[in-house]
Amino acid sequence: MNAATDTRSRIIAAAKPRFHSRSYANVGIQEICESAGVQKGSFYHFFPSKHDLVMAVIDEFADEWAHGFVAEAFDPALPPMERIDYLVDAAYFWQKSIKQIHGRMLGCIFGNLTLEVSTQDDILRAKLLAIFSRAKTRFRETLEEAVAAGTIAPLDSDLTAEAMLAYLEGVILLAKSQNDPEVIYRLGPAIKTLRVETAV
Amino acid sequence: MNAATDTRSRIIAAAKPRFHSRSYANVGIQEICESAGVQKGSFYHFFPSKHDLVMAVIDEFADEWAHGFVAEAFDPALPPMERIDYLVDAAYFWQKSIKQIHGRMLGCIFGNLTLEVSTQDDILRAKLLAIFSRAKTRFRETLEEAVAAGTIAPLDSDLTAEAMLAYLEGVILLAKSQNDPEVIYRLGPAIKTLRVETAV
DNA sequence: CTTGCATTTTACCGAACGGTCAACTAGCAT
DNA sequence: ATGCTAGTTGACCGTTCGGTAAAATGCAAG
Repeated sequence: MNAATDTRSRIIAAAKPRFHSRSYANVGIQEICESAGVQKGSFYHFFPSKHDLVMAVIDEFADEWAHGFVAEAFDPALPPMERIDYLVDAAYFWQKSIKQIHGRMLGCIFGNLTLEVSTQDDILRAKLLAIFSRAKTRFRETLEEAVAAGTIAPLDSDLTAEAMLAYLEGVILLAKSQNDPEVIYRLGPAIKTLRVETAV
Repeated sequence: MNAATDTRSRIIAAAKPRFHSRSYANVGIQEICESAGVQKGSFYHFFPSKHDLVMAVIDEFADEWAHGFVAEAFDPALPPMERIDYLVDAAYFWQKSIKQIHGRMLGCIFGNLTLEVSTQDDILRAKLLAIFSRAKTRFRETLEEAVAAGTIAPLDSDLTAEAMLAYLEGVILLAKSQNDPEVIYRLGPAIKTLRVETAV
């Protein structure tokens, strides 16, 4: 880890929790720089603009998830439908631990940013959409496997996957509005009752 | 409508579409004043702070919904489960017409604001929560009526109502991420497949 | 030893931010 | 007519915003 990459990653590390716990517009470059112990000129050496910083932050969050809870949840060794339970549980425990540390439920950074910036920045919207799209694929593959195994009745796996993702985001939104991760615990399991029939 | 209330409502009228289409932090008092043809000093005569303005804006949106689509959808003359269809349809058509006019899907102002500000302003969060809470009650009463009529099997009406609200918000979020109201059309109807069993 | 490049520092830009204030105006009740 | 008050005006506050530019520094290859 040379000095350059260290500075860059210190900036990202300072920005991550701030964008997550507040909002894109509410966090300034100056604050990030102070927290990272970096001068503003240095910041703009690594990031052409605030927009580019948040892109990098999104990438880091996405990687973190993809290699953490998501990889655990969508473990092929697990029975398909249990993977979905696992993912919902992971969301619950993650939000719960954040609340214990931070005092507040912060919700899903992708959902947060989507609602805040997607009318103002199509590049950001596309990036967030791609993340949702990948998540949907994981759900779809899981559902297809479950159908193939006879665990669940045939359904429109693509639409049902999208519905499940929507539900998960909605549950996290409601939980955030109550500042209470237990909402995820109560409502989460109903995700498996969602179903879109295959068109005839 | 005397001059005073006219100024006040012009401010709110200018603020509404801006908070809806962008975000709380991204819309400034100055811009609102210019658009409303009002001086800043006048603004602060009616609203002690930006926070108070957005509270009033939320109230207006809530009233608009309560007396518009929501009143139509939860019409006691309609069979219970059709009311839920109606509400989802209303959300779809509303977002669609916004997109036709504005070029973008703006989503649900309550969901948008919840994710943006609820970690930073507990009063705003409480207000938004109260709106969600009222919506949930409408869903719950509808479900209870459907159960009483034998239209659907018994279930935990409170939790299922909350799940349906979460799903609706999630669907609108995903639709916004795709800037495409058709997502609501495709995913919306699956709301009726959601169900939380009553605890034994 | 020098050249060249990546990085960092520092000072600065104009614009916008939310909010304040004192003076002024208009309408209405006494 | 006078006094009170709600409303309005426009100038102003300090701060922060995202972003820039130039000079200084460190370091490695030729």
